[in-house]
Amino acid sequence: MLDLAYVRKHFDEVAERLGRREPGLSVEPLREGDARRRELLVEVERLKQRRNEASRDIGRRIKAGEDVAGLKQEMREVGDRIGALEQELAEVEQRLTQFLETLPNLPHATVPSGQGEQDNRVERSWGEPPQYAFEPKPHWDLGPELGILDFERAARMTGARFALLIGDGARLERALIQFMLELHIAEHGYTEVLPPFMVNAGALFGTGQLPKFEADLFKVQPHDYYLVPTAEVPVTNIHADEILDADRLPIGYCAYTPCFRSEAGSYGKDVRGLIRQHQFNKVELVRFSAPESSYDELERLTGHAEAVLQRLGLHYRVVTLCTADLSFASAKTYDLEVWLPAQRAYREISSCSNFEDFQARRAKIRYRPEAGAKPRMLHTLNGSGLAVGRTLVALLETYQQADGSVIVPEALRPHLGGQERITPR
RNA sequence: GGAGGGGUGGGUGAGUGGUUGAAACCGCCGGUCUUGAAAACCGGAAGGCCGCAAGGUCUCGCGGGUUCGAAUCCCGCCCCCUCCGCCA
Repeated sequence: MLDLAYVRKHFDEVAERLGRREPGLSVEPLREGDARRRELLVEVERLKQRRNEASRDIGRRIKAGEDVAGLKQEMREVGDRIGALEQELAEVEQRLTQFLETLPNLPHATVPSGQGEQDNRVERSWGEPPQYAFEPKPHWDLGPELGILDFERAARMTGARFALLIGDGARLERALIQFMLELHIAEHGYTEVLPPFMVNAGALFGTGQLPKFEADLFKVQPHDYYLVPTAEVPVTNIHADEILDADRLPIGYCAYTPCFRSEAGSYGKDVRGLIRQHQFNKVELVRFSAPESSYDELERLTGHAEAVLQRLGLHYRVVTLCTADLSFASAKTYDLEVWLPAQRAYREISSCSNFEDFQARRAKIRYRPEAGAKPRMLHTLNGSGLAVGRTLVALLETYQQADGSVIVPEALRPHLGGQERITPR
């Protein structure tokens, strides 16, 4: 959520920056609503002051044995007036915040303007696309042929966009999770957390999924809980409603969770394979930072995610998302795109974002710059480190051999009991 | 699911419908003392909103009600604890 006080002071700048994301997005309702709100507030508070003073006076007079009937009657009338004004104030405030909550974050100055994927800016790449003396197979053929991946049985027990991993497939997925977590806690300084896989509406509001994107979520009835669409939600909310001491920052948490997404509106897109599932595993990195250093933290976080791909020897590139591709709450996002040999394409495998104080304001996450100072909103960041299912896809396709087997990259072998190769069973 | 108890400031914990935004203690910050520290003593310190400021206003789990006035009374909801039932 944007800071209303900031919008008020920098109205044209805010309009211009929002316009970079969504041409024609008007912030005019804020100007009117804000002015009316302050008008009403001043009047209500003036009347309340009067009533508070009179009430104290009534107490004193009663003790002194004086008659207060007239004053009481007068205050009853003031009370009615306050009630009427407060009702209007509540309506104005509701309209104001409801509108404010629908506005996306302001893009950072370094975010390129654009209309879509084609306008994302490639920053760098690592490694080279591997070459094959044979036609590389897509993972949706490789996996079933190896007997480690089964879409048909998953569809039978659940439905479309679910997968069943078997044998070395299940073990490989688990090894990847273990490998990623160990890397982040042992070498990158993260604290591991294992959060609930369901959250309430308040947590989802805090990170920005609600109220606008309810259709993307799985709701658990009759409890009004939601399955987590990403660990970002529970982990960012760890410090909701808290005021942290500055010397605790930056804080880094990493978490493994399954993620659940309804993928409403993505019909016909990526229907084959593991790329787009209703349930997938992810290791998530979340950082809490002082505002001054959050863009340094974004570079650091992105590097932590990149390290996973480098250790696994997977070719990838880093792109800065343009304004059109930026998610609702993000001020700046780097996507890591891994190379998928069979599809001859780069596919997103990690998304690293700085939300600045957008989520912090919604979730009320603050810090105290120094002892005795006023609390300030801190900055939140997160990034996948990495999407596990997509990593499995990249491994299978990248390390496939002519005989249909798949070599296990060296970094992963300790987590697979030393196994070097996956062969058909 | 049933029965009972409870939610007050960073923590523990008082609080009679009327200068109680809130005692006390612990912790924290500043000062005095000290070579330095500890101890002792003195002082300071909740958060939001409106305002240049002075100041005002709101907040004692959340929402509503009674009243001139609610942390205190009433109603609903949420959460925590104990016991019973069920269960990994």
